[in-house]
Amino acid sequence: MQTKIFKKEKEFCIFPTFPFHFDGTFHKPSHFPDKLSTWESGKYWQTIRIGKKLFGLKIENKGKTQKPKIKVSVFYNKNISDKEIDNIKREIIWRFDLNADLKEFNKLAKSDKRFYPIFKKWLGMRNSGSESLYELLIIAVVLQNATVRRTVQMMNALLNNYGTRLKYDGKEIFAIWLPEKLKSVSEQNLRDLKIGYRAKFIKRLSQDFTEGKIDELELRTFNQENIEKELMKLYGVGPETVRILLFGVYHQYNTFDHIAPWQQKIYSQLFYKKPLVPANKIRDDIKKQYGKYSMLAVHYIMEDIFWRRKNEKIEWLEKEIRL
DNA sequence: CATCAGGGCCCTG
DNA sequence: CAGGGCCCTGAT
Repeated sequence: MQTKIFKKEKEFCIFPTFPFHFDGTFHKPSHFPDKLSTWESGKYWQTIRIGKKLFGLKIENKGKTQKPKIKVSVFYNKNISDKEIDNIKREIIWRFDLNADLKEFNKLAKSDKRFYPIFKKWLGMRNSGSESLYELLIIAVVLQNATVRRTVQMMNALLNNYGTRLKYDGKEIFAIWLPEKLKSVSEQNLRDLKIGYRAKFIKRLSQDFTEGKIDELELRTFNQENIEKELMKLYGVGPETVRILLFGVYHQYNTFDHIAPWQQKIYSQLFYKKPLVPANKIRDDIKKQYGKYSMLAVHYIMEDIFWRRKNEKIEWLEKEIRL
């Protein structure tokens, strides 16, 4: 593993659309624990790549719900250009959906008698995806057919071997490797990290990205159907991985068509207080109520329960998480 | 000790 | 379009 230390620093500010919820946007307690970011209330750290260059980010809350403002500190090694600063700013705005217009969604939330308290509590939260397309793809692949513990194991093994450890601002944050780094790595090398059949996926996906067979930025200009079509072409990408990518990387709020078994159990409890409701029923009910904001609405409710889990013990949830 | 399903997807028939 | 196989692990 490579270690880098960045000491130089440049700052700028971003003014998200209002209302805005900083902690809800920059910390997602439902995600498995990884070494790719750190959060404390009002502060957030992660690395970012612009082209092939790596930077360290520190993002701080400097505003209020109705008057949002965030301060970004960029840590770098030798130099940084104005263009790179611009790109970092653009990328942060995109990844954390800071320009989102959620007026319509908030209106819908207000008419929801049952869950309005939750929507109100997280008013202004965004469905952020802190990673690039390639990076989230890697994460989605290690999520496949695995429990949380195993996912963490696989991710750490990969990071320890091919990732970069970046030290800045008193933190140690990891960065996922560039796809081309795996060029000289054989499928067997990857298998030795106990990632199983996923080795083949990661090898082939990395090759496709290296060869430029898919363009993350270009896909941002496509409509949902076409983004989905392009993503489905990727080896190892099926309905669940596509859903993760459409929602996480491309901020499509209505991606509630595929429900994995573990999600089905949690949704059953959240929406029906029952152990297991048929996935089709859940899907139809949610889509009927929240329409084009189906996945976003569920995201709010899902994150809320995982935030609650930090302070209180929720028996049925502990059972379903299965470390 | 053995067996099995899991925070999916590919491939075959 | 259904179903078997895939890697590894912890649970049973």
